[in-house]
Amino acid sequence: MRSISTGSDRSADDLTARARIRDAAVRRFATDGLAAPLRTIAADAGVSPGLILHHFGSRDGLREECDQYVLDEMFRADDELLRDGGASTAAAWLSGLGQHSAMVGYMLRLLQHGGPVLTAFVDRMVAATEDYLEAGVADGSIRPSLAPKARARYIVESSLGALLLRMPAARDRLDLDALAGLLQAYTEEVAVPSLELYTEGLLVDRSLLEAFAANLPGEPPATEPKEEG
Amino acid sequence: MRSISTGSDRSADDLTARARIRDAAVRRFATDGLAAPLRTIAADAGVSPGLILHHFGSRDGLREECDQYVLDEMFRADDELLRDGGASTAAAWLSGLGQHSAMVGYMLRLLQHGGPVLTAFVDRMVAATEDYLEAGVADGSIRPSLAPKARARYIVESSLGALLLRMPAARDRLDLDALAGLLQAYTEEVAVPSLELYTEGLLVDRSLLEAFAANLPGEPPATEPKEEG
DNA sequence: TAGCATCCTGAACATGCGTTCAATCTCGAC
DNA sequence: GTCGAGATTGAACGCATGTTCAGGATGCTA
Repeated sequence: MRSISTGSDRSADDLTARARIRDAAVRRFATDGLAAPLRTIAADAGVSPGLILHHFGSRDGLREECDQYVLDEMFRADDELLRDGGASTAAAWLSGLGQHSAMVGYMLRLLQHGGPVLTAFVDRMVAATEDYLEAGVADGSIRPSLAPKARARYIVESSLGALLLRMPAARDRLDLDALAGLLQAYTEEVAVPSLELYTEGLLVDRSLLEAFAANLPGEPPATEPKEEG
Repeated sequence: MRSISTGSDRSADDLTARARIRDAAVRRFATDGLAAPLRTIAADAGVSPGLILHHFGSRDGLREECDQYVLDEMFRADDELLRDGGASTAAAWLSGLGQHSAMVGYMLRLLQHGGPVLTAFVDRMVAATEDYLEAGVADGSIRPSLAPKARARYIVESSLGALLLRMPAARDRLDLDALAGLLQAYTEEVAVPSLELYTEGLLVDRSLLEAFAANLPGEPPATEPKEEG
């Protein structure tokens, strides 16, 4: 029984202490960073520090539970991402989760902290974007690429990285109530330059691209984009 | 007497203890992260922990000195960046500083740590890139933009952010000896997809861009942003 | 040589952390 | 009602950290 999708029926007493600790941890890790003390989380959840260890074994155990929980929720929203397209809408997708600001903030913390969990998340987004781009190429809405996999990865890492770099002042403390507005403002600011870049490009001359493309090893791209002259 | 540009005559005894501490701190902060203990730095520099406080007042004092020192060196290399162009060569520029791997690593740590120092650095790179793009537009090598400032910022933040996101496993410990190779490999991997994107774009149809561009406030581009209703 | 400012040491202190643990509470099973 | 297992507490421990401090070493000036 893990229906979290509603998110409104959590009166903080209906939840088990274990779930209350998990929720408080996600929120506190998001606001104060992944190094937030267990005592603070315990106070937020209204329990003693010892209870956290009783339920999760250790600090790392709590962190792993939070990682798993947040990533599960994020992957659930991943399907919607696929419909929108992974390119410049990565931030928009995050922004759409206004009611899950704590988990979005936690995800941002994960983004700047790095580690295997983040790598898995990025890889999954890359794979989804690659599928999306491949479908776009098939129906003619997206230009074919010499290196579809590398392109998908570059687009995802650019989008996520640019977003991450926009949270510099938010390092010490991240205001979750203001997060949705910040992301909204960011997507609006970035919409035109990113779409411009994705539509018109930047360089007039093709020589630089062709010079580098000549060095490519002769690997056939993806499924069957058999492009010849 | 602050000639550091050579960087080869540092036999660790020619330097004052203060400079030795600063160098050890930059290196240790780069490898172990900005939370590295003072005792470790003291051991690296071959001094006692108390001496660090004697010279720098506090841990924050040492951090500020390292920030200033590294940024000064980075800005000195900024001129060369201007000749190469700020677009996709941000990583290449970092990679070129192979002999300054400690400062590059420190810069990466700053990138993931955020804060006012990083904001100033990014702003400066944005301004330099904007100038570069403007010159390119003038001589016809770069396509004009509806929002030159926003485009410059987006390009810089995308490039730096994508680079930052590629150091996930290097979070716990950053191998400075392998850093130059990693950056080199990264630029090679990213060259084709980024040049492809910058040359050909991604989207076939212009309608999405035009829809968003229509919402732009009627401000004339660049030189004379005298926006009125 | 004497004096003195500066460099430098290393032990000690205060703090905050994750964690342990013995004791207490809660509550359903019998 | 009794019992017992799990939930929960809060004090205490051990450790690592930044910082302080009293004193020793060093080297320049007179």
